[in-house]
Amino acid sequence: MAHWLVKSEPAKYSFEDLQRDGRTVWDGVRNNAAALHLKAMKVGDEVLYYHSQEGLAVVGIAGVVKEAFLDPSDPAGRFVAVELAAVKPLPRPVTLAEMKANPGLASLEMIRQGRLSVSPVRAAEWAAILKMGEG
DNA sequence: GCCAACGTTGGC
DNA sequence: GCCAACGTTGGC
Repeated sequence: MAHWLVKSEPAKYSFEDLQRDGRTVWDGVRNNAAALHLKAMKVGDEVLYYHSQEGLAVVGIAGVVKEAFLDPSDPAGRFVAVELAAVKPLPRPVTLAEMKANPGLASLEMIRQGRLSVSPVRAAEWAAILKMGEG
């Protein structure tokens, strides 16, 4: 099972919104690198949910419930979407500053390439972030 | 609000 | 096919 991180501006769609909705279509990705990661997602993969612009922290865990399909919001039919479901909030948000300060996360893809909206997370990185998010 | 990073577009 | 110009994202 693979692990991922997705970014969302909470003003547009927050983790609380995902919890309320239960699941959602993760569409609107218009970046080839991010789209490749979407295509690689499998049902059951787990996803860190990061709030960009406001919050700047990983706030919860989501799960992949539907694998890549053509993004209905892309008229050109070039990009794909998946469906994500809320799993649980982290007991404590893990901020970007904390992640940057952790040497074990130096190679985290979302730190190395800040603009990437969907990125892979290695098993050790996943474990480290969850540990930081314990109460 | 500014700026860095990076992807995309378009002229040649 | 190269590369400058431009647009977007996202942290600060």
